Amino acid sequence: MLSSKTPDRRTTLKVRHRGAILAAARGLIDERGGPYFTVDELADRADVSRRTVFNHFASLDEIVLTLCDEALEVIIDDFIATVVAMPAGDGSRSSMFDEISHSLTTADIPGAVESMARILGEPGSDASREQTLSARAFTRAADRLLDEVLRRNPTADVLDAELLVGSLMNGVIVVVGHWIREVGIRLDGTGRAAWQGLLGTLLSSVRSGYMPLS
Amino acid sequence: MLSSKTPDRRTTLKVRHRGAILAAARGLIDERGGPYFTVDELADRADVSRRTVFNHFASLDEIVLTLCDEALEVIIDDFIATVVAMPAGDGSRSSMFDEISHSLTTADIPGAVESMARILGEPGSDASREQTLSARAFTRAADRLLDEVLRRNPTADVLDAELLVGSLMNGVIVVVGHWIREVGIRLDGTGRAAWQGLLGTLLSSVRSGYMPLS
DNA sequence: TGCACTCAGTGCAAGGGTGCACTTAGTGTA
DNA sequence: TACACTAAGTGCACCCTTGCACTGAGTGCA
Repeated sequence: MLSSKTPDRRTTLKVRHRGAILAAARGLIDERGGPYFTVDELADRADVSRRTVFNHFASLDEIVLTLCDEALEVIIDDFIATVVAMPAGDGSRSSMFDEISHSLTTADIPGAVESMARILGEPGSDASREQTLSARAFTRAADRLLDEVLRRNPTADVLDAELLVGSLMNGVIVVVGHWIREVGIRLDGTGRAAWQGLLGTLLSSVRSGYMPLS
Repeated sequence: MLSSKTPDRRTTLKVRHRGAILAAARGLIDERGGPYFTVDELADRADVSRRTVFNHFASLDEIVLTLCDEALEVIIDDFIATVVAMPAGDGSRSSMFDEISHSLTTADIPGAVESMARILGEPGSDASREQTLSARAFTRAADRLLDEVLRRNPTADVLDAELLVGSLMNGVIVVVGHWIREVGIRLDGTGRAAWQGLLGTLLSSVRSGYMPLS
């Protein structure tokens, strides 16, 4: 079990260098409107060698994905915050649905999507890289949400939870696409109202298969 | 032969860490009035491990001496600046004497001594450590001055140069002692006048053995 | 005077950063 | 279409930092 002792300097430096690489990537992305930089530029900015970049991350895409993870962390954080304030569910499918849907409603998903859009930059001519990264980021967020749901509902059927989270997050990806095409990425009242409408549609659609047994 | 290419990151980091240790020592000395800190405190301040401190310096005393070296560097720098502006000597003893004495006269030795005093701190009850470090620092400065004198006068007799530099620098140590006892370490007009008087006495005293042959 | 403690300094092994030569993929141009 | 170039990513060896257990010196106290 992890002790609470101060990590040693090796661990501290490792975390620091990894953090410096992420901060450097964020900075370059902010300056350039997207991940338009080389490994050499990133390494320079982070004040590490280019080999070190690959010691910490498997690829440049992995770095971009990690930044997207951070953008989508709001969904996980909101779930955690939400369920803390709710009575414990009974592990049933409908109970889990209620927890997750409440969280998806209160989480600032439009804000997260806007952050991700800034990270990924203007889609290229065929946008395949951006779409691939975006999908992977949502998938990772879904995995982390699933972990939290199962932690919260240890008696739940794992397959049930996996299917539920999968269908909800896949639905989120779909309605995000609709939302962007319908109103663009707008964080004002109009944009948020449109988002809530689309999300409502998603949740109603998925809920119908999740009514409490009676 | 050394190329002019940019040093690699290994070299850069090594120099940076060594510099951080020296800067940390300077900071702690400034705050505490002398070298009154532990290796752990120095390492913390420099943001390196205590082992790393000893990778760069043989001992704490070595760090203090390096700071003293920097304080006394003014003597070497002044010699280099002085001889650049003077016609080349003929490598004779009197010519070397003129170069060195001119430099000792123009160099801010009182300032250097004051810096060293700040580095070494208030002498302890028997002051042996401070005196030892001070003497070692002057000795190292003499060695560096000798190197410059020989570089400047490649045809000079090495023993002659060594004896000359040795007697002058040993003389400087002696008159610094007198100066401190007579007026204290004062950088005002009175202190500087006293210093110039003592230095003049030293140079006249040593010069008598160095008249140009005629 | 003996003991316990602190601190400087050390040897050696482990970990992480770095250098460098390399392969591969993508791109632009003649 | 072939070639040259750039850039991402890789394997491996080297270097420097770090961890840690240790010794020895100095100090304070019972």
